[in-house]
Formats: sequence, structure tokens, C-alpha cells
Amino acid sequence: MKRATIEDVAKAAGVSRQTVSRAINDKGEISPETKQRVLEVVRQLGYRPNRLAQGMVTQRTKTVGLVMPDISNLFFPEVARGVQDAGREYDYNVLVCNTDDDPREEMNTLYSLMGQWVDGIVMISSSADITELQAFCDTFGPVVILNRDVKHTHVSSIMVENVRGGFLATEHLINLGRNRIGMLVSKAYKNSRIRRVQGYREALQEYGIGMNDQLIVGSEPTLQGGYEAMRKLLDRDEQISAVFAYNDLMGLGAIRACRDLGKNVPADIAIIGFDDIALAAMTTPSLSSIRVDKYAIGQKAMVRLLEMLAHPETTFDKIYIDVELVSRESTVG
Amino acid sequence: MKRATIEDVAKAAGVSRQTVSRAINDKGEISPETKQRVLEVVRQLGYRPNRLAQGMVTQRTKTVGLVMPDISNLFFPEVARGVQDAGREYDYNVLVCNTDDDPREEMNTLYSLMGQWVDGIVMISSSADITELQAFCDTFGPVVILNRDVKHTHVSSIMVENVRGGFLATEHLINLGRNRIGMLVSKAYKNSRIRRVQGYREALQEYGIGMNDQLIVGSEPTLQGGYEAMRKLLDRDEQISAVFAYNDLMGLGAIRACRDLGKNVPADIAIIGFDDIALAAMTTPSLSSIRVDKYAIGQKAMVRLLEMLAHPETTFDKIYIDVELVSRESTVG
DNA sequence: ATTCTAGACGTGAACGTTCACGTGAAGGTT
DNA sequence: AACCTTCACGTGAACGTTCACGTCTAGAAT
Repeated sequence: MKRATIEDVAKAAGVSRQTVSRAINDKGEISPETKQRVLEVVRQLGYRPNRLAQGMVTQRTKTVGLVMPDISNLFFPEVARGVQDAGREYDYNVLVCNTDDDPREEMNTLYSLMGQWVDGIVMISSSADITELQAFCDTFGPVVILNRDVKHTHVSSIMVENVRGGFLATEHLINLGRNRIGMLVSKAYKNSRIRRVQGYREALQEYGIGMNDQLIVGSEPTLQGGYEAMRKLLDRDEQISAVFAYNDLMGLGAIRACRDLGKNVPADIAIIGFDDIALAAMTTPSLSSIRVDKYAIGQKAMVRLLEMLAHPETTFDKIYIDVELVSRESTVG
Repeated sequence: MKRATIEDVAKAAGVSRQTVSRAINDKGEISPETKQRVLEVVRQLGYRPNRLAQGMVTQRTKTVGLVMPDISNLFFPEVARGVQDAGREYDYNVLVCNTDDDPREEMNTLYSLMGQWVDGIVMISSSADITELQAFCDTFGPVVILNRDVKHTHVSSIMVENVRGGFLATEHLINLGRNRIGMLVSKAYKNSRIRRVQGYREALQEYGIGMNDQLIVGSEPTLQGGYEAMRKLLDRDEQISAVFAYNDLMGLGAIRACRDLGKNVPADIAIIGFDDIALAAMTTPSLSSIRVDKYAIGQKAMVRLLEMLAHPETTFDKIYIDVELVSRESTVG
């Protein structure tokens, strides 16, 4: 029942701890025969090094934290998978934490992870205060953060090309001949919201379509929120002919609202979302969207984190995640 | 930059380590004034106990492992969230691992987690060999496992009522007046598959409908797999009037196949899935299904794990997760 | 005056590793 | 023969906690 320690192995093999350590870690001088013998004993006793003890002395736990709003939200599981897969190659484990987009919870989680002695943290979509984040990083090691620009020696950023995505989405609607284009956004402040709206604005401007802030309506970034926002938008302007939704859930909610109000999608109103979650391709009508490679976000974030771990003194450039227009039935029926 | 240790706090407060420990853990004799003073120093230095060191001596890490096929699969994120939420109440962290349903990978992960000194493990949908599992449990602490019946002192089971679910689904189809009912199943051996098929059989028998193994066709438990299985089924029997799919993805794939083959759902063929993933409600036609409370699975599993941790000698009963019929457009259009 | 008790606090060991040394033997060089 | 080098391996300390004791003081009881 009790686990074998390195000492047990040493005794059984008639050598010292250090020799066992050399055998399993493949470093230091050791004769092939002893190594063989030790490894055999290791196998027999089913010995596995205790990571806690290793961590104590090396100050490395081979564990990283992943902080995200909600793993059960459609966007994040793929990101998580990317992080985990990249970590596994280097024998890293991932501690997954949900914060429900609550700034207080985010900071708590960060400090809790620090107490866990994780080697680094991947942080997704932070609503936490930037100053608090900076303060945290002062006492903690490498952090990779999504869509935020934290000026700090050991913070690295992954940026989704939200502006470009917003531009592409809006341009797509314009190219369909629509010129009364509304936007549904998340109520909560988010960097990604700001950027997507910016892309929307730039596209309207570039194509000489007048802006009207009345056509931007905020709500929860959910199915329900999209539904309500769409109704509100139609209240404000019955003649709307296209809608760009902050994310796919809002887009789908908007489609539903249109259906309930007797508007045909895309004939009367074209709708495009953002993120291209799996759902988008499977509904009727399927939802046009801006594809974001969620797996790549996680994977690249983790790779970057490992790089930072390996080269503590280096500063790294931002990583940009490309986006791509995916047109489906909700715009080109 | 360097983290404060208990020793640092002790020095700064002019007391011993032990007294600091008493102050933060609220146990042992300590005068209110000293406690106050120590806690103040703790706050000033931003001291947080090192969990590794704690783990070394207490043999508890307040970390559990969650082993599942794929976090980016639609079923599992909610389970994970349940586990995490239940754990957080007791300050437990969760290490999430994916195995892609590969038995070798599952065993590797288990042993790796053991090396991490997790206090316990929640394991979902194991395809691992039962004997190997038993062997693992011989040297490891508490494990909670989904849908498997491992006879072992420190293994506890959570069982989804798959038989009942299979029965309900099939009965529902029968009640619609259909009597040529096929089933699409996952090719891979799974306990849940066996049980759902059993429920299907029991329902047919109870309602006096003859069985025909030709009407059970296997494929991958995915959208694509469901699509292919449905075509195969129609090849075998053109007159099929209802289909029970092993899970929702297969069900949705089947709907798509019907559409491509000019069959109307549900007029020509009624289709029901299993699991009731979020997707099921959002497609057109929406998919009838057997609802499984995925969050509850995770939450109850974790609670049970904590109970096992608290009472190592006790043996616990199985926990059953109820299922419920949800009828939507794919059966009652 | 002596002993006892309880409260408040300190000390050494232990948890299982790894790191920086230390040691001893074999063989080569001068 | 005396010395050096290399190889193979061992030893003590350290990582930061907690646990089981030990110690000291003040006051009460005898």
C-alpha cells in the first residue's frame, strides 16, 4: 500500500539514493550495468519519483495553471485541450480553474495558483484590473495572457486579430449589398469587444457607410442575450438588413429572434457571428462566422509559456492568431 | 521576487515557525495578541504557505485528478465544471487529463497522476482493462469512476441509468406508433453502449416487437459516424420508421443522412439521441434525447471523492444518475 | 515552600528529492 | 615510485512545512 521511495530502491539495489537518481534521470556518471540493475529494481517496486519532493528542491513542479471564465462554455474546452496537449509533450500537467469572468475571483485564483507553486499560468480573457495583474506578476513567474496587453517582463500576450475579424465580418455583409448594418455586443467591458467594434467601424468607414451608434446594442454574450439584443435593435430600426454579432451565441439568438418576428434570414436580414464555435455549422440556418482557431490559441500559449520557462531573461513578441471568414446560410442562404 | 517562507514571517514577527503555523491554521494554543501580530506580518509579507511542503508532511495535496477522454468533446466540459465547483468549496484543485479513449493512455495517466501525489481521482468512461485498474487501485487511494463496476475497497461508482434511458427512448418511439426501430451504436466497446442497447431490447420485448440484430448498426460515436451508420441502416432496411442513436452526435448525423436521402424527420423517420448535449436543442429539427445531468455527474463524483478521503475505511454505495426523456422536433415535429 | 497545572511558545525530526561536493579505485604519466 | 586524471559512486545539506514533543512561566493548590 505504501509507495516506494528512492531510498527503498537504493537499498534493494544495493546502491545510494544518488545513484538511483542518476539512473532514472540519465545524468551524471553511472556504469551501464548499475543503471540496468537499478532500473530493474525500479520496475519491480513500481517506483515513481515523488513530484512534490522534486518540486521542493528544483523549484519546478511541471504543473501550470489555466485560468478561464468557464470550461463549460463552448469556446474554452478547445483552448484547454490545446494547452494540455502542448504541455503533455514536456510532461507538464494543467490545473484548470474557472472564474466566471469575475475580477475578484480571477485574482483569488491567481494567488491560489501561486500557492500551489505552478511554474506558470495561461490566462484567458481577463476582466481583472491591470494594476492588480502587474502587482501579481511582480511576485510570480511567467504568465501568458489572451487579448490583453500587460507591460511586464514575464508576461507574454496572445492576440486574436479581433479588429481584422470585425472588419472581415462587416465587409462581408457590405459585399452582400446590405448597408443598414447593426451590431450586437457584450455588455461587459472586454478588450475583444472593443476591437471587434473597431473593425466594424473601420469597415463601415472604408465603404462610406455612415455610422450610427444607435445600431450598436449591448446585452449578455449569450443565446438569450443575443435574442433580446436583436429585438431591441429591430425596435430601434425596423429597416435593418444585416447584423454582426459579437459572438456566435448572440448570432444564434439573433436568428431565433428574427424567426419569431417573421423576418427571414438571410433574405431580410443577414447575420454573422464570431468565433466559429462547433455549433455554428450545425444549426439551421447555419451561421456565418469569423473562424478563430481555438486549439491553436491554447497550444501556442502553452508553447510560449514553456519557452519563457526555459529562457527566463528573454522577452518575447506578441503572438497573433489569424482569423478567417466562414460564410454560411445565415448570410448567403 | 523571492517568496516569503514561514521562517521569514517567524523572524519578522519575533516568534517561531510553529507559532506562525498555529496562527494561520487556527489550531494549538496561541494568545490572541500574538496571533493578531503574526497575521499582520503575514499580510505585509504576502506570505502564502507552500503547498508542496505542506503536501510533503501531511501526505495531502488538496489536488485531485480528472481523467476523461476529451475535454473538447461536448459532453465532458460540464462534468469537469461540476467536479471543479464541488472541489473549490473545500479548496481542492483539479488536474484535468485527456486520454482520447485509449486504454494505454488511460493507465499512463493514472500512474502519472499518482506520481503527482493527487489525493484522489475522478475517472470518466474508462476503456482500460479492469484488472489493470484493480492493480492500480491497490497502490493508490480513492477513485470515483463513471459507469463501471470496479470491485475494490477504494473505488466508488457513479452510474448513469443507461438501461432506463434506453428503455425510455425506445418506448417513446414505440408510443409514436413506430414499430420498425433501428439503433445506431458506437463501435467501441463501452459499458454505456451495452446498457443502452439492453434498454432498447427490453422496451421492444415489453411491447412485443420482434428483435432483429440487423437493425443495430455500429460506427464511430460522432456526427460523421452517425451519418454513415444511418445510411447503412437504410441500406439494410428501407422501411425503417424510427431510430435510437447511442448519443446525440450520432443522432444529428442520422438526421443529416435522412435529409440527404430525402427522408423527412420525423414524418418518415423519428430520431432520438442520448445525453441531451446543448447542441440537441439548437438544431433544426431539434433533437429529442435522453437528458443526463452532466454537471451533477461531476459534482456528485467529486463530493463522493471527498467523502472517501474523509472516511477512508468506509465503503460507499453506488450513486445513480437519473435520466429523463426530452421530446423535441425530431420525434414529435 | 513545594508541587502541580495549564497556557504559550519553541525545537528537532521528518516528508522524498536533488545538488554540490567528497571519496576511493583503476589506470596512465612522469 | 609518486603523482594526476577519470570514472563510478556515496554523503550531507537543503527545499518549506507540520507533528510530536519539550520548555518555560505564572498562578493555584497543597
